[in-house]
Amino acid sequence: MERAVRIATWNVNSVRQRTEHLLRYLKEVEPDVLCLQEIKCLDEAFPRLEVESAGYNVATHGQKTFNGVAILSKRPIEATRGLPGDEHDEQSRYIEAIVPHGKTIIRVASIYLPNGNPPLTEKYSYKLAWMDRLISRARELLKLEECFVLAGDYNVIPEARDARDIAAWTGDALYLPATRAKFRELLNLGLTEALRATTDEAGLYTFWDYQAGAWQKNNGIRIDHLLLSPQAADRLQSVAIDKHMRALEKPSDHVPIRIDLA
DNA sequence: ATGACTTGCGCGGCAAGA
Repeated sequence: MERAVRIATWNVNSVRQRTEHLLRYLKEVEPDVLCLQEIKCLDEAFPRLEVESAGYNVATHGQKTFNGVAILSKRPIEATRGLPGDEHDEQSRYIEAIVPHGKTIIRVASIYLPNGNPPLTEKYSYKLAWMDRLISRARELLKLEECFVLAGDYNVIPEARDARDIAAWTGDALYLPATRAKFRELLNLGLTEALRATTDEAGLYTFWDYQAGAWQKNNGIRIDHLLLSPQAADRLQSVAIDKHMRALEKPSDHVPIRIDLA
């Protein structure tokens, strides 16, 4: 029997600012696959040598200044960049990789779904359109009947229990009814949200704002998610939020969340 | 309390984030 596969996702908020934290995380947690978001640099500026020295293969889909996603993997991977459905979209928010596992494969996507604020602007319509494209991609992948994981920063607070102070988010693009309806539409295709498959607990967060002492007050939200195909959900063993990463010096405002699959 | 912080870019303060 193969050892469990550990798949993690983390919005690093600039990989160059967070390289030491990243290397520490790889050593501590030893994920087989780590999806990164907001690397905020071009491919050539990614700290590739440091990450490769830690024993990982690297596939990036970078962008100058903003956005940018990556997939790190112990095993060699085959990556494709960009979310299908809009050839004019210039924002680097999606990368997908095929990861070998024994005689089979696991497909993993690193997702940085648009924030969408302020609502009633083209930023919000871009968010909803991007979610429609993600739904289309998920529909295509489901036809393959494979084990796959869509992991990343969804910028969606699924339910009231996923925020310490939900009243503060009622008019926000992360929690508007239309946003949550699109997220449910994705789940309703037959995907399983990993954390909610294991617990109903409130107060589990993956993001705490830098401002107003949000971390000290535990004023957080849960917006980083791993969505599993039926074949992946069958293999789900455990979910963990690596909350300790928020307590380090110069942290990202997000923490990693990870799963183990049999 | 019209606040509060961190990033990139690039060298002065603005845009973006959530």
